[in-house]
Amino acid sequence: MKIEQMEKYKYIIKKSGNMRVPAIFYSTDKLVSFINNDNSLTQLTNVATLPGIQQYALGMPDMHEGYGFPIGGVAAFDAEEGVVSPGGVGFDINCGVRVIKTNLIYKDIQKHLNNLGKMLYSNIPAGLGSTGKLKFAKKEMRKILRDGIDWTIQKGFALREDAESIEEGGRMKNADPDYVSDKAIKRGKEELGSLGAGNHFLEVDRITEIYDEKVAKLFGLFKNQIVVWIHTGSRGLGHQVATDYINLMRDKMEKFHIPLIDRDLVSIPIASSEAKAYLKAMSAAANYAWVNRQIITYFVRLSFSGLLKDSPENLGMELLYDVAHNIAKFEKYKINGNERLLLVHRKGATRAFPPKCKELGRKYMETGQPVLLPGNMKVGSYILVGAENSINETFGSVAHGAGRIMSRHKALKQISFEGVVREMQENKITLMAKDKRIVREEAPDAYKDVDEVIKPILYYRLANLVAKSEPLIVIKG
DNA sequence: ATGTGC
Repeated sequence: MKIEQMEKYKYIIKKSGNMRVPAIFYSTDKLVSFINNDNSLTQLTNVATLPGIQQYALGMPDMHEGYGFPIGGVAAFDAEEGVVSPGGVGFDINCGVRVIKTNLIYKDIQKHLNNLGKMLYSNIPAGLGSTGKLKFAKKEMRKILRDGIDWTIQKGFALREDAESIEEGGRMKNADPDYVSDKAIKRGKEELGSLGAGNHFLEVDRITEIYDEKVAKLFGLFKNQIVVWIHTGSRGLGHQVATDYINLMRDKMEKFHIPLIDRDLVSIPIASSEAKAYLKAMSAAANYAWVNRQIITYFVRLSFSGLLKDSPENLGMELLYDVAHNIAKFEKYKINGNERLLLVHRKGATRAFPPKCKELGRKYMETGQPVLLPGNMKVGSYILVGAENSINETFGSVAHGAGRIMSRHKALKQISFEGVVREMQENKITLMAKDKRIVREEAPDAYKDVDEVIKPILYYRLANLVAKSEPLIVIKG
């Protein structure tokens, strides 16, 4: 496979063989070798062969190997002639990140940190197979899947304002629980309000750097501020939806004359009834993920409130934003001068819409949307704002995190639990984790350098830096 | 990512 460097931070694999478009990926001198070391570029060129793909198959700077599609991959398909691919969404449908603000500074909670960690760890179950504090009947589940955040507002888990700070308002309107299997619903009904495992986390952080005073002020961010990060998705429910539809679609591909070049790269025409069914189920799972992050938010607010003996409102615990980074959505883009409706797949990629996008609603129309980009459990995360070039260059997308540098297997071979604990202690970060193995798999060294990852994003003005956030408490599955 | 698989 011939990789050519196009520009400082941009690489291309030109169209050849069955590729319908080139594969373009954003990277740096330091990162490019890691990308070339796994199967992600082959996966990206495979994506480039799919019917109806527009312009290019894109890799974000955090790209690494995934299931069928690379993680950190973006691909847009014509709504009429293109395909939908569950692998291009990911197993964890609407895995995403949200940040809750406070009006507290470090010294307000310094002496409470230990208790706060314990309280959060007990209120928000983490780990493989973890179940939430609340259980819901199947009938309620159907409402959750259909209404997403609207359901949480009705039930008192969300403030009305929360919905304005969530991508899509926290509700995909074409969601239909009828297309979600009983098995998926059964798996999901006990897991709402739980964190799960893998790279999912809950962090209490401190804002250590403000890069853009003006935007930070509009976002309500300031130096030394305490903020809470939540990274999780649709748990077993989304996983089951993905499994159900991948199996169903794989059997149908022959009927649509789409070659299965990779067993995991299943895709079928958007216009087909099977694709429509998947999109309704995917949307329902996306709604479930938003409800999951919202119920966790409810317990975060409750924990702070109980400990500091003040209401969440008085503590300024507003939602900054909630972004999805595993999802497919219909959006309009100009292709060769004509506006076309595309189905944009973001798999381990975050939307980064600039100002004036009508999807952003009143709250972020003038600034552009907050972009939440976690680094690792030691160095922390960045908050950016979507910028003008993302629309023309990346279908309004950027990286979703630092991206793995080591496979889970390699991390287990090279990294010890004690080593990570020491590293965290040296940085005065409280680490609370359910599983030692996952701590090793998710160790800071298992991830790329997030400062490298954001270089292409900033250079091409896909998003601009607003603030840096560093961990005080880390809760892992 | 996931009751690490039929």
